[in-house]
Amino acid sequence: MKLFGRNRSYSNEITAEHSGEPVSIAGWVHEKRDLGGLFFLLVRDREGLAQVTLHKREVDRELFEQARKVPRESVVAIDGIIKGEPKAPGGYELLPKRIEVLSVASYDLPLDPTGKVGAELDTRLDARFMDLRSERTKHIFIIRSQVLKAIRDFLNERGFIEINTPKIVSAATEGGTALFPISYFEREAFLNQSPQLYKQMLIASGFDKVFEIAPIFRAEEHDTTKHLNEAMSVDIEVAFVSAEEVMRILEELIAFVYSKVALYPGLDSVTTQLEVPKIPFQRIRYDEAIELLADAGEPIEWGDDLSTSAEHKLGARIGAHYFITEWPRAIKPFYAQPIEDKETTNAFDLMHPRLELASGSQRVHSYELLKQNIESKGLSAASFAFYLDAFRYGMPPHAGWGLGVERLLMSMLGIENVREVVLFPRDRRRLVP
RNA sequence: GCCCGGGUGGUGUAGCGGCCUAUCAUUGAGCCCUGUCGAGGCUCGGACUCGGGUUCAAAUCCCGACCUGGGCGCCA
Repeated sequence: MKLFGRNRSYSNEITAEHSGEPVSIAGWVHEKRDLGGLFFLLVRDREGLAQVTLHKREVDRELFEQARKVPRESVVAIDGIIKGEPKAPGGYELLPKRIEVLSVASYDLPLDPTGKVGAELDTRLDARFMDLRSERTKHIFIIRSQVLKAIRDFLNERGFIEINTPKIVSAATEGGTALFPISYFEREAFLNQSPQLYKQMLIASGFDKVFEIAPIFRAEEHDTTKHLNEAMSVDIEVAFVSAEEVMRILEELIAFVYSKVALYPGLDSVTTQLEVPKIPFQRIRYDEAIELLADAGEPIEWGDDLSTSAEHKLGARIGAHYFITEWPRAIKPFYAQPIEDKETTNAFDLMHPRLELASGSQRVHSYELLKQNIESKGLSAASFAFYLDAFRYGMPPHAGWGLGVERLLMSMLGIENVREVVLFPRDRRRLVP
């Protein structure tokens, strides 16, 4: 096979100025248009489409028939001559010398990559490999890649150290959510719900600014457009700062990511309504939120978490990203720093008008207070010894947050279902592919 | 976990007791066509999730299973 010696060009690298030059392309047969004496083969690669044109009278009968017979979505490598042609899409076409069919596609495609006939999300997820051949889906995942890059660039630029903490953990957990049990040799273990305890332990190490981008696992049987059982979380933890400082990092990061994505050329095929949010984001205290909601006819008892419709009402009222701060102790985890003489904590949630994106807090760094907090939540301090020990030998004050990557993406791109922004989502029902 | 929808050719759909030998689009096969760009025209092929029940008659009504969409709760 000559293939590997070939100098392959992407479809967008070829222009009319190269007219007359030989070129090799490779990709998938996107569409065929048979006009009788004239035949067009549209070949798709990662960067776009190239039109291959065959004049019946001017090419070998064999080559003409080969082009006519190759099934859609087959993989081909084509050698030919570039011809500038104003009538062709992209201003050029390819007059083929040789068509190599590298892989013949079966004709009963599970979905239509040209997008002429729609498909339900479930069908698309079953055939994700093919769904990714469509413009919109492809761009969603390139944007996802760029979002992750932007986050890394941003945090690296600010002196953060990227860490990796274990995803297989023993039972001790911050509580709140259900865990997936797994078999770990002769013991039971669990998939980690978040890197929280480990990233805090790293603060005691002297790595005073850390971040992790990694999966988190939640065994909740929720079955909604906003929840996944395996999600990607961006977590940071910073020493010697307060909640306000990590909130600033968070809003700057969000604005930075939006500004990067806004520049992405393929954005239009996903959304036309991306606007870089203005910072700083509005901060409202939990008790102010409760008051606003009472006015809006959505009474919430002080001390209760906000319901979905309460989140939506507040979001509609504010109409932009905002922080809710100073949450009651009872609904925040043991590591959230209580505010002296109050029933509240220095914890915050970052909200998008449609959904919650992140939550964080000033952390408890006193060993005694932390131990007391763990016990008052009904947990056993003994099983947290590995974590608590890090607070006994010099733990600086610190703060941090966790941000859901999928929620950031869906809210940024105006996508309704979180499964759309995960290649192979894991939810209550879906374990395959 | 609770509540409400839905499963019809490969894909997306219409039909919701007899007029169904099941609609339309797209895909596929074949034919016509030398500038298509959601090409066009003609011909053909291809489907009622499964099991039980009601009825003279079931894609259509009822029950169960499986799959699935949405809302709420929980949760991030």
